[in-house]
Amino acid sequence: MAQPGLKSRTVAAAIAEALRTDILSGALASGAQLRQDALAGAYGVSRIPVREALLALEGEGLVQIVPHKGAVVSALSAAEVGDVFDLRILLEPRLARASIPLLTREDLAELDAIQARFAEAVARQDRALWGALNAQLHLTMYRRAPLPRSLVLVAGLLQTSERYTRMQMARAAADRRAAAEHAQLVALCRTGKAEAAATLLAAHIEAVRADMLALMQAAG
Amino acid sequence: MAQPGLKSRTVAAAIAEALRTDILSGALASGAQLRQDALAGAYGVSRIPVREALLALEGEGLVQIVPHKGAVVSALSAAEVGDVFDLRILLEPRLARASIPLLTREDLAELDAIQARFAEAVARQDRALWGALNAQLHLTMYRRAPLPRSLVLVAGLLQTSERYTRMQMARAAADRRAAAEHAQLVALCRTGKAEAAATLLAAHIEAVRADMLALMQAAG
DNA sequence: ATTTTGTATATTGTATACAATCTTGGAGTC
DNA sequence: GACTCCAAGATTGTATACAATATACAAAAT
Repeated sequence: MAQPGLKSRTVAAAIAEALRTDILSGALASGAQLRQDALAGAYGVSRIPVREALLALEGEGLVQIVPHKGAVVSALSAAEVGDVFDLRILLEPRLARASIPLLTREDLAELDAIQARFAEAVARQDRALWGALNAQLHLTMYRRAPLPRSLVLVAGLLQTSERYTRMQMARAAADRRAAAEHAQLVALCRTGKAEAAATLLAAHIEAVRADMLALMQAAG
Repeated sequence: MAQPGLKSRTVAAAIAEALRTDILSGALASGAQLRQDALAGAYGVSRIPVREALLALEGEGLVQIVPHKGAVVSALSAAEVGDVFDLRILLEPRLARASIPLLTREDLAELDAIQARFAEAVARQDRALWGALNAQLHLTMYRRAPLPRSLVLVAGLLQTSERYTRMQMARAAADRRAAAEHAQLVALCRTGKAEAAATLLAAHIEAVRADMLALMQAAG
């Protein structure tokens, strides 16, 4: 998700990356106030790069900035979570169909690698890693689709999902099924069965969505 | 598109609004370099709010920022334009179905007003206004859909379209048809025929898309 | 007691100043 | 002539300082 080799080219980007990680991992909960001075102090920088990081995160929808009031980690309503998954069901199979026939040998190798690390993360119950790898796997599958805007939008949807799949992964049953489906998806990519992959994908996302909403219902 | 009653609550927001208008109207062409100092001088402010405005616009996809190199008005490839219209065809009918049954009397009155101003703009060949009103009309139709993320995404797609519909409107034939279709859409909204509106909408966007791509082919 | 109002404090927004990075042009080398 | 290298200028990135706005709490008024 973050290509800039672990140390960013700019302080603002580094702060943004750190905050993004903390929000996606849940270390910063929805509704948390993000004080510029506090963040600047914590990272040992001035408020300027902090402000720019917050601006960038607002663009990604991770925080909400109210003029003269400050930044807050954005919260999603149940309606929005449902909408996000509906959109994924609408858009991801389309990307799969457009991309899978164009995947290279290198892409397939990368998918294998991600899938392996994914399975490992599932086994170790490492939920933070799980979310990142899940998004990475999906995006790598779609990488070759000549649909640049769709890719950007789906990347955003996956990032939003990432914040919520963490709770979902509390369920041992669900994570096992997800891992199995991912393995099937990679196999279908390898054999070039784009249509079958698209169909499975829709079912896959639908299953995650159902789990998620049930869990949100239960947990409030 | 810009609720903040014409004078923004913050300098950065005002700069962003001004730049956005210039980009959407074509006053700032794709690929144009945006120098912080020059903008700061032109607006009589320091570079800080200019930087923050650019950050915001990057989040909207209107400019692209390269670290230590600066901001450039983003250009769209033919592939991306096609993708944007495909996405609109995919998403807008869905929003229409979800929203139209929930439209209030006030919403319908607003649609009438926008439609009237729209027809006027078409008659006067005012293309800058045309684009803004087109986006406003569509978004007002979808306003009541309980699909917050979809609304955000479609707003972005409409904004992108806005930059390109301006050239399309050079064609007298196309703009007349668009105006007529808009009138039909508003009528269908009033009578609550959501399904018919969704169908017409798909055809409407498809027609605009075809015109657009033909024009891009011709103009390069 | 409730509301209002004012003031002190906290927090964000912007300007100025400085540091880091990139670009440009020419001198020198092969 | 093409290339490398280096220095000066241009441009962006960040820190510090100040201004504007919002928040919290106490005093005053009804």
